[in-house]
Amino acid sequence: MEIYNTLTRRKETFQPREPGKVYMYVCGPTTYNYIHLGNARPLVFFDTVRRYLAYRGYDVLYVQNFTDVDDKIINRAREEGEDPLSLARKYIDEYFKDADALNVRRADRHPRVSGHMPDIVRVVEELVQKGSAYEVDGDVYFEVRKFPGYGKLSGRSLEDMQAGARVEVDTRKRDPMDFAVWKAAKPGEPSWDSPWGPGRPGWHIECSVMSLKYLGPGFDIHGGGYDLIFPHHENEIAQSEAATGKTFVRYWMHNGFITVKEEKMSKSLGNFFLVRDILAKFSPEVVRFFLLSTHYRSPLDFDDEKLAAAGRGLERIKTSIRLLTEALAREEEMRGEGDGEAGPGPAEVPGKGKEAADSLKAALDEMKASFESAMDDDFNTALAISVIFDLAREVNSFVQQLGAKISLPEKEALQKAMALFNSFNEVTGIFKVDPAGRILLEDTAAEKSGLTEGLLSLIIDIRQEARKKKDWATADRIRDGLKELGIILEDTPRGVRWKKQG
RNA sequence: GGCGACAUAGCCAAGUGGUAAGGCAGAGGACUGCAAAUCCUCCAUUCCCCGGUUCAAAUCCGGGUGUCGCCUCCA
Repeated sequence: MEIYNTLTRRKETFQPREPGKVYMYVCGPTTYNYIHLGNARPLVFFDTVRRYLAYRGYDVLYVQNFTDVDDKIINRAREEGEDPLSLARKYIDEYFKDADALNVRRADRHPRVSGHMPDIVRVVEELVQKGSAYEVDGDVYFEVRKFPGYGKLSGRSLEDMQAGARVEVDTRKRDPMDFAVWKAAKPGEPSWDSPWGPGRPGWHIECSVMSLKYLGPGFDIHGGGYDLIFPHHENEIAQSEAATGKTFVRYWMHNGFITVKEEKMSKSLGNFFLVRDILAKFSPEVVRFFLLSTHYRSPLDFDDEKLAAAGRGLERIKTSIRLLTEALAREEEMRGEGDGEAGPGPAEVPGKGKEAADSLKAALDEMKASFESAMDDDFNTALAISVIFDLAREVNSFVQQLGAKISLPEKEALQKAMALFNSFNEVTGIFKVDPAGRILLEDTAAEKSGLTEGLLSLIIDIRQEARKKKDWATADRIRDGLKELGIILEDTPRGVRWKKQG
């Protein structure tokens, strides 16, 4: 398995610190607002990484933090006249609503800055003791000149950065690039006691402290968006390695941006779209599918039309799963009849369709291998998804040539195909699943029962009677009318199928 | 100014030396009362431009053009 490591700028063979185990940390949001699509990309992508590692048999310990103490939160809280910590807590709750909708599994741990003050103070003290950081008026700064490797992740030198620095220089700092690991509290700000007086952690230090605490030095994967490479992750490395004297992280992974009209989607540009607003227009499956349909390191341009096109593609996959489910259900029914009334069961026509079934099974094995090799190559989800389309085509073809009776080899092939859909889905997480890991399409569960189902089957019966009488006007009127209401009817040789529109 | 990424059909997008995956849209055919769904076929002699290396390049090298990003809070 190969992973592109930002630190070395090339793909490397993945070798975890401990055989069979993966320790990973992904930077979570600063919780002062609902998350936008740009936040959702790393969320969904790294969730997929984690799923794939688990699929590959690794025991994964996954940590994602919440930065709940921060300038932006304090400012926002001030604007709204609310307590900063309770504001942060509120957006953490909202975060989980969006993440759950996108089928993002909970991390093993979701540590918060506010719950780790003693740990943070301890590390800052250590940095000061070791001479890597110094105190000025209650602030503590990390001294970048003391860390020889500074700039190794982002590929820049201190000299380069100073040339173009457009930050106002704080003259109390020994070097303009020195950054705060602890900030003295200003009046009215939330603060915690420390040897340097009341204050709070600087940005960056929380991730070092919490990742080291739960994963230990030299953990395997640290992920986040490209814009975190500098300064956030660069500074994390400096602090962590200065404090521990050990390599901080083995593989650094960074996802590309979501853009809008080719421009980065960001809070400061104001061109962001909240996940919940998008979910009001598109299903979470489509959003997740869309996010995974481009390689994670490439930029991904967002607009409604592109999401809609992704939705049409996903519909193809859903149709295939429906066709498969139907065929399997038909076989089940048939078997029930066979047992009861000595009708022909599948076992009585064992040779039928064997050739097609065998060839499907062989194709399934190949597709499984292709899917895995795509994911092994730096998590190429775009390629992996193309394999899902191949699977859909093979399945559709096979289901279409099935006769009225389904033989044993055919049944096995169908089951094997369904198992493959399920296992691809276990990795991509596009569809929600039942406790047994089977894919749930929206219309296979709740929607197909109760009143709606009853009404529709009544209407469909009436339409079938009209069709029998060749009363096409009535039949078409019903079909067109239902379409207006978002219900699609499909007449098939084995009866009528309905589904909700896209 | 420094550093970096990207440029593949109408659109989205994979492919990093061996002769252009996949999806959306579109065209034709099969099936259908008509549709829908599905299947089959077609849809880039060519991968931003110009040079070079090579038996062979979308893929490597040099130059150019364009777009984007980081260097400041940001996923």
